[in-house]
Amino acid sequence: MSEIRVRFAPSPTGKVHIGNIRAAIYNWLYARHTGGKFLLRVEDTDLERSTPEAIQTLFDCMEWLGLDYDEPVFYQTKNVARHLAYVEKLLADGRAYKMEKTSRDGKTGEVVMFRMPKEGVIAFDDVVKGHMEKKAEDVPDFAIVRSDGSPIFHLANVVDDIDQRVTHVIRGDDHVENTFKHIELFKALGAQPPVYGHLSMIVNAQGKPYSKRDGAAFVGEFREQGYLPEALFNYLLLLGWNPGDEREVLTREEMVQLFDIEKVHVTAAKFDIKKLQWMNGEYIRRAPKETYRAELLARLGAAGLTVPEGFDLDLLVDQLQVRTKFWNDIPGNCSYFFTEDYPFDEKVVEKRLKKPGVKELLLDLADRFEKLEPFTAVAGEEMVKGLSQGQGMGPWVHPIRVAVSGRGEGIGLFEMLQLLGRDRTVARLRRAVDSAGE
RNA sequence: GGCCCCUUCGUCUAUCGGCUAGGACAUCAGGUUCUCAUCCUGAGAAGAGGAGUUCGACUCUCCUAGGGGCUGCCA
Repeated sequence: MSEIRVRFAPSPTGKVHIGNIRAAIYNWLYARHTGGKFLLRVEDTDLERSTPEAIQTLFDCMEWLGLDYDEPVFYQTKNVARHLAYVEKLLADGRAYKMEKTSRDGKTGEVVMFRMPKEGVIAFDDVVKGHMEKKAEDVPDFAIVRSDGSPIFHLANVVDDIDQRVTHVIRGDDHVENTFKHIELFKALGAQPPVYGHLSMIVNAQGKPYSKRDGAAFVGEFREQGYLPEALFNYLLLLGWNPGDEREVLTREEMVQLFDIEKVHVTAAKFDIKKLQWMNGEYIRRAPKETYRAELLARLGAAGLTVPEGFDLDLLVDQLQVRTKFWNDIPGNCSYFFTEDYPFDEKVVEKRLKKPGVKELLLDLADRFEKLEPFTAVAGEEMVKGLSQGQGMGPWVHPIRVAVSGRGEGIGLFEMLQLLGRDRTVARLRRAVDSAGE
């Protein structure tokens, strides 16, 4: 059997929809699993939308997700001469004919129509949907060249697949009906039709195709929101396929090894952002410390925050990694370590600081921390434990946390204090007294 | 309207005739704990409906209902 060749053939619009990229993921996995080739074809015939920027966006998305391709990018516009050459053949063979036609938007002119068979059945075995067949009479002739002489999708798509020697076409469910047309085109062009596999759609809670109205729908949006490409990849893969056991979080190697196009589900899958969010957190928690550390530094840098000399980054990573859901959360969750201009959550200030006795408490604690030796998380905890006399550290811990970080939650308090250091801890405790009640 | 496809917990799914229907997310309740998060334990939660085939149907067949796709000089 000859080499398996699959392709991802999007038309660049500046945004890459998750349903579309899932098709790319499945194609990529199929190629990697079978040792075949994964090709990228840019169907850039819509000159209005297929700008260099839109094409670059497509490349960026693919690179971000780690979808590498094995041959140079194939541009559909570069193959127009071939498309049209095939039309001549079809015309000569009587498989196509010219016809005066009026388009939906009122244009009238001469187009080239492809002649479908008028009897018999057209059938194919879809690797995901199973056997499909349709009476030829139910598939009408269709246009393949516009009145302006430009090739139409069906023609261009099929000719390009022939030229790229594509063996398996794995694409969206919305192309199922086209397949009956395409198979006849392949045959009329003297080529063997590829094997087809049609992927169900990703739908919203109402069961309608998932669109931007339903939330983040484009790859770029997930990236901007701090999702990990690995998490999005894994989640999208699971939306319609599973390894057959109870594993869900898979390494790329496992995916490649286990992926089976025949086990891809026929039914539409509802997009569940909650599960993606969970998976993203899962990937962040599982990430190597060095990865987290690098991301932390990058995110802080991007937020204009600098890490002072001698700051115990490892401790911060230990504490923060498990609490991070999105990369974007990082600066907000730890900015108070790197600037004195950190925000105070008014609600918790109200609850924890503006209470009778808190002022005295904070001043007392400031004095005690000033003298604490050594100034470490362990020592700090010992001290507060001693003060609480086994009654629970809550009354001490909460005001301190709010005073030094401005927030009601976050990393372990004593680790927080150690990271801040004695001077800043004491200063912040005293400063917070101003907003504390009597 | 016509043609095609689909139907297991709220969601993603396991099951390829033997099921006390399993897992994950979400939800709820506990535990750990200085908060939050993590982690651990537990709970509730499903086979669209109806016929048939069979010793036995979630699994096979048919019908009904519901949902989706397509029906362009868009891709």
